[in-house]
Amino acid sequence: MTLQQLRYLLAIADSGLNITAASERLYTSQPGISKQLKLLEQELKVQLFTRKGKSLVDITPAGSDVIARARKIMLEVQNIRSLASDLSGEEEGTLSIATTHTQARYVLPEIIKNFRDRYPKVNLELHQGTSEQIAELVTNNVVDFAIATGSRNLFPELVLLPGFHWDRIVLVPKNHELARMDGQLNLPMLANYPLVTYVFSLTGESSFKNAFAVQGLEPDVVFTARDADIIKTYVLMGIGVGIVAGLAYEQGDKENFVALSAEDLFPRCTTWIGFRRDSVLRGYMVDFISLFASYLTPELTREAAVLGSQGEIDALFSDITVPTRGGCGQEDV
Amino acid sequence: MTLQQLRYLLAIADSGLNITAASERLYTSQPGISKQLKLLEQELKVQLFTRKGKSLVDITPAGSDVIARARKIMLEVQNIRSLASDLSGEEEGTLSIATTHTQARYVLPEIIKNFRDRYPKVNLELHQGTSEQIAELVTNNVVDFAIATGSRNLFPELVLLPGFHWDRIVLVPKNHELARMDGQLNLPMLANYPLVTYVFSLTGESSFKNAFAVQGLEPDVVFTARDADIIKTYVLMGIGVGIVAGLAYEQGDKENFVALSAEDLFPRCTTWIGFRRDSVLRGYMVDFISLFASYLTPELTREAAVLGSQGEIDALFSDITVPTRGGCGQEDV
DNA sequence: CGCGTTTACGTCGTTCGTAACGATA
DNA sequence: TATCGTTACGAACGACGTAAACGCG
Repeated sequence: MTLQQLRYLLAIADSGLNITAASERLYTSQPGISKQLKLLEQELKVQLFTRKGKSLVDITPAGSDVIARARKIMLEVQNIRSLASDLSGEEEGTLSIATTHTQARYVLPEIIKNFRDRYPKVNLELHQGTSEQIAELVTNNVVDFAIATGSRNLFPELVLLPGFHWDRIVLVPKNHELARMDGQLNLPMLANYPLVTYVFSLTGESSFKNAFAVQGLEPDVVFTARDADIIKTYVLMGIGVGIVAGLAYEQGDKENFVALSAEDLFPRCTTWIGFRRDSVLRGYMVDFISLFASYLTPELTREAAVLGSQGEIDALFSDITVPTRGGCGQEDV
Repeated sequence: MTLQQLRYLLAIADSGLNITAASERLYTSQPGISKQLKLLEQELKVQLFTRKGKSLVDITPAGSDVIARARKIMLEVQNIRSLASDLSGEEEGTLSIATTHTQARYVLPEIIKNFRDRYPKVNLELHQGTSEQIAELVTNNVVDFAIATGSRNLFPELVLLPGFHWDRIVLVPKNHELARMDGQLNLPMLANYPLVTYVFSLTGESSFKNAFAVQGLEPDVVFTARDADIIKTYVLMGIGVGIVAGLAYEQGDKENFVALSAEDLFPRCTTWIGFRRDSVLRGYMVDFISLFASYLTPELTREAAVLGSQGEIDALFSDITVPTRGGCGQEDV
């Protein structure tokens, strides 16, 4: 058994049991992989794949077990490489982040700019997707960090650190009647207007609709989109009243919109950053986290990383004030 | 990085940082190990050991981290080998057990006889030691099973399955006055005699002395030994009254001793069998467990093995009757 | 001077890539 | 016939073992 053989094995499994594809992914020859797989099966005296003719058509039970353990092994190999590279003072490597549109568009740009200045040799990868896609990327170990909001239950085996809180805002065109409104906005008023807001994720749905439901209201959602830019576009067209993350309100929006605080109408949201509990955090990774939320010092992050359960981590943060970002755009850049 | 290199690394660490010793342990040449270590350090760009001249004198922090992860890797490699060998129907391998004297002497012989009949090609290793030594053997992964009594807290990361309960007995020579006693034995009576019993382990001490302490008594322990045979010898010499495991009472003892039940005097003990949660159980291993305690069927064992915490395992056994062995020697062979 | 490690070197085995072949749809 | 996997073969690399040199106590 060789690390190579396990690497090849995983590549085959991750390439849809196509050995040629695996060879291309690994920049090596196809017969080499074929042969190593055969050698591995020979040594273990177990068929790892079922064959139809010469093609691999399925993974045997033994195969899936071996593959699962091979993954664990390769993860530890990666960890050894990471920590060694870190301890030898190298400031290069890859930082892979999976995140949602809002974070990628309104939060991360400045953070990433600072990070690149500090670590010019670190290769940055940014994957944008839904919560479910992020969960998949992070469990498959293709990204180092997940940055998302809500739906913590999608990420059971991650260490989740709260980054900051934020509230929703209500966006209307300047000539809208709500723009001239005096006094406090409330949910019954909002329920009278057609609304434009985010696509409900499987888990996030509750917090928005529930806010109306507890007051016996049914919101009239006429349009949903994945990102605030599209919502703004349609709000500007007069389709409806926009409800977006306060983070999404930018300087230039003042010309077209009036933003009304909705922090009393909907529960406050938390953007957190998560990473696999069993992975080594390189120096630049904890630094990234502190750039992401300055109160998350390297010490605090490493302290949380060694804790066993999310419960303990939450307890660690229970007596720490998590900052709030955004709002009606006054303080957010 | 190679599995070989990691294997060599662990051998060095386990040989007191003596490369020559490591080479002998692995039946290979010493320069080979030297070279691979150098290559590994070169690839990781980290010193894994501190050197004094040419000798290795200590493990660097980086080294201990790498070693820890290498152990995890080699463990998974072993697991892959085990399950593959098992699935390919091989009934050979090694079964390594660490246990105490009482189990090794009075319980295991018959079990092992049956096991050897069933699996003649499996190599059996039996390590005898104190609870602390057993704990060390099992955490260092040199044995597959630990079979012991009490002191469960010494084995936090093991899956512990209750095998059977047993009680202590009081052993006196035939001509002793207690042998002619009518009625029930009690602790105040025992406290009047010099006692001979087991060496108190760090954790087991409480259950024996506490039984006296709660009645405000102080036992007069004149002699302690690791095994019942020695206790019997001294009891026969008239040194004192013996208190041993019921398991230790054999047919031949009837000629010399009178055994009095002590099951109402001391708390009942449980002998359990434990194995590392993260290790693969080969077919012959679960069969051994069912030989050890017939009610521990392969299904039950495998069910317990996948549970996350000892609490869940204990819950699994809460509604199962664990058998009792020994007693005053009537039913024990 | 013994013990342990490193260096040097020759041999052997293994891996890898190219090319040709085979099977399957 | 196109796609994918296996076989065959030669070249290159790497691992291993022996022998000798080096450093340290």
